[in-house]
Amino acid sequence: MIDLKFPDGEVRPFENGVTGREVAASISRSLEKKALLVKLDGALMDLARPLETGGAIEIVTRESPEALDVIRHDTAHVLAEAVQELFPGTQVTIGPNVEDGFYYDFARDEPFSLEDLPVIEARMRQIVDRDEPIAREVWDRDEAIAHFEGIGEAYKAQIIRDIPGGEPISVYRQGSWKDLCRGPHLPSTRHVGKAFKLTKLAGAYWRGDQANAQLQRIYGTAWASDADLATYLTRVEEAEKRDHRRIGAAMDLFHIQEEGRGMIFWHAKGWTLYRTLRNYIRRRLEAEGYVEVKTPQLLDRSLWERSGHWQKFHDEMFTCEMKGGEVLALKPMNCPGHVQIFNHGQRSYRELPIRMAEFDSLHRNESSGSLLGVVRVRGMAQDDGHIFCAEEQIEAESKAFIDLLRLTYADLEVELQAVKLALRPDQRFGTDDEWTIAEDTLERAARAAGVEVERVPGEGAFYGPKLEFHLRDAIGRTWQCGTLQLDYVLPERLGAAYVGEDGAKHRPVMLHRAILGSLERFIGVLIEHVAGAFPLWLAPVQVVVATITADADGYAAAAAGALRRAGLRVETDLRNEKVGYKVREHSLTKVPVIAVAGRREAEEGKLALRRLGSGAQEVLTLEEAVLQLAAEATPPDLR
RNA sequence: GCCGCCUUAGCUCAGCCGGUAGAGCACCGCAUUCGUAAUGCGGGGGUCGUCAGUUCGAGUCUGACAGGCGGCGCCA
Repeated sequence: MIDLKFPDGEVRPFENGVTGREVAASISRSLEKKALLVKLDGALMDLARPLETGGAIEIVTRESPEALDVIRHDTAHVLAEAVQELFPGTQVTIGPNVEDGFYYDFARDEPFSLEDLPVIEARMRQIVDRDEPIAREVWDRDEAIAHFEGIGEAYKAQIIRDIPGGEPISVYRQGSWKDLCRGPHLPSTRHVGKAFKLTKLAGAYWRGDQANAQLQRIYGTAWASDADLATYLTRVEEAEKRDHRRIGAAMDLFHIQEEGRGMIFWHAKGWTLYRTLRNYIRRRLEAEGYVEVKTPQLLDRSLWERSGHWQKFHDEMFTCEMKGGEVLALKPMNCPGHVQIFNHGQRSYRELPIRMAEFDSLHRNESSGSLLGVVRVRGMAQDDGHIFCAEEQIEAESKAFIDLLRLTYADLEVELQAVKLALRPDQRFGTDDEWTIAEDTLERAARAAGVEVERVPGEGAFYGPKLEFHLRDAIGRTWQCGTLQLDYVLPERLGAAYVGEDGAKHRPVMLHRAILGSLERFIGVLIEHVAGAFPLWLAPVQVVVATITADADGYAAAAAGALRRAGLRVETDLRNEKVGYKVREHSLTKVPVIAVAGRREAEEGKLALRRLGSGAQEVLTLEEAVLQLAAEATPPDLR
């Protein structure tokens, strides 16, 4: 006998080997019908699986959040079955869940086309209607390998070979179709339901390695109900509407053209936004004791060799070869340059920490397939900075940085979602001891600043571990922008030193840090976050003074002048158009304030203000409007 | 870089089985001066991504290349 403890606290004895379905049936007929899986001490299991140990039990129904993961995974299995029925000879590989859905990777010589998707979907619905029972079997490893090889499933056989010795090899039977899978699964294909949709096709490498064969990936989304699916699909549409490339064009912020792939042409409005953001972060840094410097764009190859960048990144560096054979490289980052400034002359421990900032442009020859709007580019600038400090200053400096980052994100109305600690990568400089110290120090510093960190193996930079700051945007997507990297290696390689209290030479530690990261990228993220509707202080055009009739032209121009003298970015719209037309146009380009000047306002010296997103009007005297808007448009750090 | 898809006016897109290009918006002009998300009429604008090929004839079919999009990989 085993004891099962139910969520309401009741403990009841059951026969050893009782199944989840029988447990559900013992409670009620309706629960038996609704049951999809059981959870025993937190582990999900098939309903038909005999329970051999007691513990806390829970019957999982379609409404439980855990059920959704299994529904998605089973939808992937139904997809695989449908594909193998429709396209004999296609091999299955893996089909895991991803956010909002799943994918399945197939090996097939002929590519799938978009037109295949509805056909596959139709077959999937048939498989759901067939209500094929899904049953778990445990196979002998060698037999399993032989079976899958026998039916031409080389990838599956490979997966089985790589399963650690002690683990059981479970094969799920779905009607007459079989797939290797850890499970758990739903009782039958009917429970998958029909709230799914195949969404896109893509190439993907076997095991994510470029050296391996390329497989064909089919992506899909699946939900517990049609309503959830519909909600998801509208969310996707919403995200498309926020696309910074679309909004950037509509607002006349920037463009990119063939001759400069990954290089941004910032138009006047976009550059205003860029400068406003940069000025803001510049003030924040100055207030924290940073000094700003400017280092050369082109530097000799030998410096990059000494720093180590040449060895690891020269394929991604833009270089120019001079007549005498001299090779110069366009800087992909500022750190070696900053070390040169640090090294110029004798440094004393009294000067530390030195916080050095730079906003100069950087160039990286990113692979063509990775370029994306202003979010992934070849030419950009960062709110870059390097803190040269003594080892005992690391923790305080790190904490101060994290505090500043939080303040900045609060000002920009973005939410810090997670902090990850990227640990030593395979290809790296420095000793293991140095790495251990660096990783632990960074983690301790983060804790001191009161943030939880999640350790991510292998993701660090070649010279040191990094803290990555991930932010969450208005529609729930996350982006990595800020970073703090601890580096013992570059100061060593580039010979940085200071004279300590003891009169001896010491190695400084370098903290590489950025709050916004690439300004280009951050602006792209910000555009999508606010859907183009920037807070007043950031908006490239803050106010449009729009007339109703030509009688008010003179007054409108004077009013605009008064607003401009108060520091606001103002345009006038004196065109021979109806106000409704003007309101519509400026609303579509996300101008935060439309100040209407009709005959009435002109006579009374007033403005009728209309805020983006609201139809309400607020009539103020010109003086009041100037004061109020100027106050509102003050950047958050100056308020 | 790799896989798939796409490329027609400034933008969004139509163009059937090959017969030599069309809409809406935008732009320009004229009229209208009209109070909060599109005033009316008229006009200009395209060597259909590029280069080859098939054909009497190519926006339409084939190939290569370029660029874009979606993924994968990469991201100091």
